[in-house]
Amino acid sequence: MAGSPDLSVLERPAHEVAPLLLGATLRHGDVALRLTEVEAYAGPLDPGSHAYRGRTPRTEVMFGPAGFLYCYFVYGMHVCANVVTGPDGEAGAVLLRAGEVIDDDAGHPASGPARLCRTLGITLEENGTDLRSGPVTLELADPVPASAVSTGPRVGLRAAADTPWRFWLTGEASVSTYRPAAPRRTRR
DNA sequence: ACGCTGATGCTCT
DNA sequence: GAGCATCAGCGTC
Repeated sequence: MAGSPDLSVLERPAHEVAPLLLGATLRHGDVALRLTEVEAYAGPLDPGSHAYRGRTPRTEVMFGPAGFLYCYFVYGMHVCANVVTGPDGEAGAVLLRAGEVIDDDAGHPASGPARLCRTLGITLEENGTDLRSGPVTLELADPVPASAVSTGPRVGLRAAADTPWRFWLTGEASVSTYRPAAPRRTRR
């Protein structure tokens, strides 16, 4: 039966896939969480995307087929994870920004993409792995009504700050408050 | 309550 | 060598 879940819906553009991931379940080992906040990143035409500068060793996974995990290192100490979207050969990904741990009485929040990865134990070793077979798996949920989804600009970008490709479940405690791009540290 | 800053290392130029 | 899809801690109001 559900040996290999159908993730073909991920083959659509990232900004269409993103809201469909809200409410989905992401598992790694014994930890599972329900996604509450995501952001869409497109290909070389999106100035906010890692793929903006074209295909590089790091972004290789983003250009591959949908349904794989794209992990990257940022700010020296953090890992963030994306779900690759779009057809093979076109870059696209949805950044997983926040979730709520399930099978946990406290409903422990995992707020922020780096904290989400730390909660699930996702590292660079999981980069490029298949979300159908694991070790990290994605189980889609029934689409949530559009009225339950809020949108806004993506967090922490210096470019394309006007593109409202951040999606979250309205009122979720695990969703972080919006933070514009960090002003570049004044050099001296 | 909110805003600014440093820490830390991988990635691309 | 510069920049970064971040976070936590400290300062100020």
